[in-house]
Amino acid sequence: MTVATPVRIGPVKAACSNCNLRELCLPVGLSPEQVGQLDELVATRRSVPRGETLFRTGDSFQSLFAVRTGFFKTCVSAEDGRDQVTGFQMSGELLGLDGISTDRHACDAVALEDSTVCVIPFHDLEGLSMQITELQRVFHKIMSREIVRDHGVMLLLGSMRAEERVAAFLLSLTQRLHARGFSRSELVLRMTREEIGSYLGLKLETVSRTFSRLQDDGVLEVKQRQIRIVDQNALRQIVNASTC
Amino acid sequence: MTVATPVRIGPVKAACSNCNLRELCLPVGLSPEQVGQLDELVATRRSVPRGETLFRTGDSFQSLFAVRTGFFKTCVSAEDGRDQVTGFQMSGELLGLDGISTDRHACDAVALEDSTVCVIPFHDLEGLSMQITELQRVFHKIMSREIVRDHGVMLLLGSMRAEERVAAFLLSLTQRLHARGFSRSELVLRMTREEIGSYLGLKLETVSRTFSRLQDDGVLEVKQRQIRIVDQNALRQIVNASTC
DNA sequence: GAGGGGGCTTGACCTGGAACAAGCAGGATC
DNA sequence: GATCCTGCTTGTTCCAGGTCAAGCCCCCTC
Repeated sequence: MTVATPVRIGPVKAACSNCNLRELCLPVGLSPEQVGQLDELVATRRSVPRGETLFRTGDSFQSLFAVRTGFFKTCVSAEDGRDQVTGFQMSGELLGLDGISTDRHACDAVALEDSTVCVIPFHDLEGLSMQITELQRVFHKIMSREIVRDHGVMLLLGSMRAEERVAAFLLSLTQRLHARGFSRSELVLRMTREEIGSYLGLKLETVSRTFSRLQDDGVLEVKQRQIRIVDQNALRQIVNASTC
Repeated sequence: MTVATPVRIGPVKAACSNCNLRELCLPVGLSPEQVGQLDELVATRRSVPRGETLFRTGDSFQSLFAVRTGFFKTCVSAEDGRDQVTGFQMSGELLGLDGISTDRHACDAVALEDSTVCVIPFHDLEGLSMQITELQRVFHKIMSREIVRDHGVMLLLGSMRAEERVAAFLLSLTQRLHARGFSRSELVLRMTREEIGSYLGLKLETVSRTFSRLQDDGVLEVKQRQIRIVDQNALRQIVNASTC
């Protein structure tokens, strides 16, 4: 229950106005003047080196964080130490929504590579969203989208087989990366097999075997964390295959 | 993509002010005057007979619904028809948060017994929450709580064994029922074994067998859908048992 | 109270993924 | 270039839970 104190790069002035993520992040759909108001609120950035936590379960909740650069995972843990990766976050995505409910964070957020985040004091965000209808709306949509995403993961965990889970995971990752200007067919995994396994409810060996099998079948090329999707349609078919 | 049109009992005047759920529902923590303002917004109720849907995936999203009486399940489905129960909702809980993100509902909500809901036009709720700080705060907390709950289910689906899942399910159900004045040790399941199984990522036979085993072990008494928890501590231990 | 049907239980068998184990690869450190 | 270490792959074995099948219970309808 320590307060997170990652390395800061000083209160660097953030500015949504000239951030190239403004089409993916909180400012989406706001007018230039409104984005200007956001600028005043999102005043600081924080740098989180690879492996460090941005916040931990039990930390007091003050702010949301928008990933600016880098890559995060969030995980929850049971009393007995087992833990579960609940998501991977990339640039433009918000971290910390879990903390609103009890004013304490309910998961750990860990940087999987050197990252920077914009700090969004939540109290101020609530204040500003009482003045800017569109901001309130965007924020509600973001929270709702997280709920819908979680339901999708529940579907995956509750009813898909290992190969389907891995295929769905790769498709979702590449789709999100593509929205950020990356290739639709090549990606570099930022997380270990074990983290993928935790997210997908599989053991790391199963993830590894599944990658190997998909490679043998000519669907993927896997070289460590470099993945090339050779046959995207095959991946899609695997996900939809209702062999039941 | 039909618009949901369940049986209505006419625009019955709802009133949060004298609803006995106001400590569990949206009005939690609001002053009497503020609850009065909510009354104007939450103008109608709707009756949903057992087995009918309140809304379906793809329906246009207009309103949130607060369960007044009865019991619901929500489920998402993959293209291939497989579906996954994502939650069970009882009195005082909100339905429809998934719809905010795209203005279309992203799941089906089905009444598991004859139920009534209060209709909360979302546009109006957003409007009012720009005037009442506390309402905005309560609403954000409710959405966040749903996210935290979903993460808990992901932990359950991703890393627990059948017996642990069933034990966790029963504990969570009784705890919520207890908050509504029901017994902590006796409950009547509103859902089938198959629906429980879908929620927990198990087959109905496994749910049934697990109930039987827990009964043999003296932890539960199971008589169809009547469940009595004989040894709550044993249930807790099953959930926490880190046999890994 | 006969008949039917949905939901539940139980048994027998099978299998996908877990567990365990061994070895490999690539990057960091010296 | 040797070493270590972490992460990855691959083989083997095992078992929890899935699958299939049969029968029961309870409620509903006629």
